[in-house]
Amino acid sequence: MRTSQYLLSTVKETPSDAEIISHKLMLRAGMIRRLGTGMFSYLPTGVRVLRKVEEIVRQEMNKAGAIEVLLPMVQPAELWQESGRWHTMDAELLRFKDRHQRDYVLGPTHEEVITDLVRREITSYKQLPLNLYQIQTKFRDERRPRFGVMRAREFIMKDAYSFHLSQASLQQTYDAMYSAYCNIFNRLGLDYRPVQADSGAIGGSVSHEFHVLAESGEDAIAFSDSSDYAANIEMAEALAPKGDRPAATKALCEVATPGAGTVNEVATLLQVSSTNIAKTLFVQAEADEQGKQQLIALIVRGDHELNELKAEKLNGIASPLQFATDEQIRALCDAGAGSVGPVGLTVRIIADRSAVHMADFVVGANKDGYHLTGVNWERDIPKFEVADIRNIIAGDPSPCGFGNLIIKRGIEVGHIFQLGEKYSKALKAGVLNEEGKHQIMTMGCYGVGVSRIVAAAIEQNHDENGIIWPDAIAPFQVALIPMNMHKSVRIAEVTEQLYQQLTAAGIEVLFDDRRERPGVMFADMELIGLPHTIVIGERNLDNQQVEYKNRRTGEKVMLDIATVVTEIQQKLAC
RNA sequence: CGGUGAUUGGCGCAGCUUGGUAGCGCACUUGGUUUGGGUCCAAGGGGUCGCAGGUUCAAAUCCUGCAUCACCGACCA
Repeated sequence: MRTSQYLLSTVKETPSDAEIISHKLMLRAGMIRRLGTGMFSYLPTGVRVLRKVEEIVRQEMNKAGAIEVLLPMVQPAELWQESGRWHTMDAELLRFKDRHQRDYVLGPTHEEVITDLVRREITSYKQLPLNLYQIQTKFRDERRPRFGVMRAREFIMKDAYSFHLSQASLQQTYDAMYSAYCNIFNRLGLDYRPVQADSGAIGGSVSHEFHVLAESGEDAIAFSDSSDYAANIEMAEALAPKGDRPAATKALCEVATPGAGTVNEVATLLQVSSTNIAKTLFVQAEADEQGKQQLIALIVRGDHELNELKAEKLNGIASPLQFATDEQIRALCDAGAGSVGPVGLTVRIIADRSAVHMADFVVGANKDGYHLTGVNWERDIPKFEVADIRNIIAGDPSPCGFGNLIIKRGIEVGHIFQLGEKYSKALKAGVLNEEGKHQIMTMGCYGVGVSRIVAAAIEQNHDENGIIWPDAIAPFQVALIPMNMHKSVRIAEVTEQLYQQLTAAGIEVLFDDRRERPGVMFADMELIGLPHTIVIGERNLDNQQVEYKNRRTGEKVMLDIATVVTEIQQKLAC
């Protein structure tokens, strides 16, 4: 490609609405332009990268035995009503009507459509297992789109769905997808980790996420410092502290704590550590037969945070988790949220494992402006349950039993689930088994955020001059930069000849044939991040040489013109 | 969804407080100059100041409403 015939679209100034580095660089490098909130047009350079990522994903999926299909993005409401998600997915689902006033959704994911397709096409166990995938645009009406294509409303995703007769067969495909994903992220040249995950709104049981490690990541991941344990913080179990709870030594005592509501304020005022204060949070219980909702008190240590996912999975707690309103809290405790505690409460109390290990601790007194000190379990709070309801913190012992946890940030670029029968049951997708009996299929699903990978790759590969693409996904592999081509016939001839030779060898070359000064060309090629640059200058031509420069290492070497093609081929191969 | 802020040539911004015929840098066009790291000079083109209404002799500027966009928040009592 010649720059004179290409749409380069680089800009010097960063548009003001970009927050993170990948968004800024994608705008500056002329990869994307914003159309509306969370919606982007891809310019030629952006498309080239996108297609490369897609192609790697496609190859690895095919290699793992998945088969490509293409499903509609616009989907009839009936399917979503059938699965139940017309109601449960709620705000993220973009709905609209056609000219006949029929309801439709813009596909945020395709479990419904694929299950519908498979229930019509597959009738016998002999056709299983089956793993179908597509690479396609999704639309999710995100609560808060941000970070450019990282969390866009419209985005490109590879989604695969597998169908099985047995758990063993599902596990086999799940394992195959797990290693296919590892292959994909290895080939992309990314620093990533598979981690245990919660299956969230999609449903199902076993699940792993694949995270690209980056400071700007929206997820926190817990790693063991001495094993390969890794889990999303949502998921990581907080173990009970070792040993017995210390004995009570102090009497219950009410103290005035005017103006102190938060844990930190109370800790400062009473000169105690936040680890010796218990926080009380109220959430809604599941409605009883009469449809009435009570509150449940959750107790965590002052320095810990409630883990909503863990809490909402407990029996009796409304899911999704809903916090009590200020009015409800006042009605129950006769105090504001900053002064509430478990002593004397009549509602169900669920305490975190670490919280029940405290003795002589501090809680709100259920009286505005007062706290209780010297509080002890059983003596002062006779009835309570124990559960793991907090987020782990750095330094906690690893649930695997080896070492302690460290926390890193990650960008979720892949997620695999064992769905079970959630969708196949709802849509009655079954086959005849070996005994000739109807049997519901069990399913897995496997997603890769294709457009998010592009942003994640930039987060991990850039410097002050711009993007540094891994070879596998660079929009072009080689930049050809001639010095004063428009003045020197010799330069023009050599560059033209190199361009022809490299292109003929199947190498993707961006030949900068603009009438620009060298600085402009260097800056543009570095900004868009081409991994290999060849500079053709008058002074080296006398020795039949050109200069090679590596974008990542900055390494510069002279190459004989005759060997340029083979040298570049060697660099691309390794 | 709640809070905060923004909206002025393609992009980044000033002008608004104190109303009086819209400006700067980048980009673009033309001519010249320069040519191994975003040259320099000159001359140009391009804006109903987000939309609608109001106040006024007069509105980018003041008032009201709406729209769009961004950031923060949506357990941490």
